[in-house]
Amino acid sequence: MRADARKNRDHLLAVAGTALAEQGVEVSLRDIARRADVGLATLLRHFPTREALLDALLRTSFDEMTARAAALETSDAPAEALVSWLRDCVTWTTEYRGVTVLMAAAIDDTESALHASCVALRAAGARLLVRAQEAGTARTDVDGTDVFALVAALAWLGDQPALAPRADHLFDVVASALLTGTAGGDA
Amino acid sequence: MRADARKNRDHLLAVAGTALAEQGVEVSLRDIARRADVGLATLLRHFPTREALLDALLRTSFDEMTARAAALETSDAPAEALVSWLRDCVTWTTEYRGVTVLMAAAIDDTESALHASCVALRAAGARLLVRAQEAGTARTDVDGTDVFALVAALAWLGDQPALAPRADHLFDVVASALLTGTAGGDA
DNA sequence: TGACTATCTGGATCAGTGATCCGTATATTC
DNA sequence: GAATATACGGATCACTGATCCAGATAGTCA
Repeated sequence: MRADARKNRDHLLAVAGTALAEQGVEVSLRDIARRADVGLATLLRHFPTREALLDALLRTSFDEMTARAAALETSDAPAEALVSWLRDCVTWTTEYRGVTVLMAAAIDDTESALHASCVALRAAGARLLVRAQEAGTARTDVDGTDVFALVAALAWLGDQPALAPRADHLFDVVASALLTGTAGGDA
Repeated sequence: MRADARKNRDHLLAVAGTALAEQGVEVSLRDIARRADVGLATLLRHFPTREALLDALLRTSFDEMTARAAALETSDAPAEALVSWLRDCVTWTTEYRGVTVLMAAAIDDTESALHASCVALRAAGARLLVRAQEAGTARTDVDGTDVFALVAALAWLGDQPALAPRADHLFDVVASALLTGTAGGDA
């Protein structure tokens, strides 16, 4: 890649990161290009779709979440490991308003730039789930996709201003449903 | 209202209903106007915002859900009544792809045309919840807004093609968390 | 050092969105 | 039948992302 191209690409990523944090995933691409002092065409050549841009921005973050799950696989408290990781996932997505919708779409769309990362994330969660199930501390009628869906739904809640204040509490409610031995009881 | 205006309004509503069912809540307003053989300005005069149009389309449906809750308030199995009604709510929203997002936004936005309907729906659910709590069959650390949020999240799942197949099952999982005495156990 | 070429750039343009303006057409009233 | 209040919709605006292509430039080779 030519040096000027590389420089533009890096600068675009930096600006896009700021814009994403400020305005969420639906931020105008033209705005990003403007703020980076670059033509819209240049932004779109480096990142042909919004998802490609997000993939470049979030790839590291995705990998980190997956790695964190791997590290927890050896925990001797698999249920706690699972719940803790799931909570981290929900918290993580709140930093990127709106990304949940794209993830939900990407998990089944092999064309999406985010597909591979999403599948890896689901697999990582599934492994934690299986360990908890084998320990008898997680219900056995759910699988990795179910857990992915629940996390996505809770993350979506966090994106809705009116419902976000309840997201943490509702995470606990849902988590209690995933685990066995904690009953569906009160606080 | 002038007779021709009334006719246009009714016709627009009919066309919009079809378009909504076909393409979801993000359907192009220009498309609706075209299919109704009417100018875009005419559609927008009758329904100044997309939400106003949806309100006109869904008002009856909203009222029906609220009424159904009221009817269930005298049930002698409050927990079953609550869960049954919540399931109906989720099923209902799946008919209008995307409406969940607008409802989540409208619940806290007094300017929204959908606000009143959403608040009524939440209140109706809250009454069913309280009855189940008083009977000792629902956990007491959740309130009407929590339940509204959970229903919204589950309805959102039903809108995501990749996750929709799990929506029914996950409803059961979440419902089990709301109730006491059913433990968080397996199927 | 200078020229050549492959690469990169961004203004201009296109089709799409919802919003708004305002001259024209028409239903209603007297 | 004439007057008027009302409704209509084409035209336009600002915005979105996508695409094209003439011009600018970085890297290379003589």
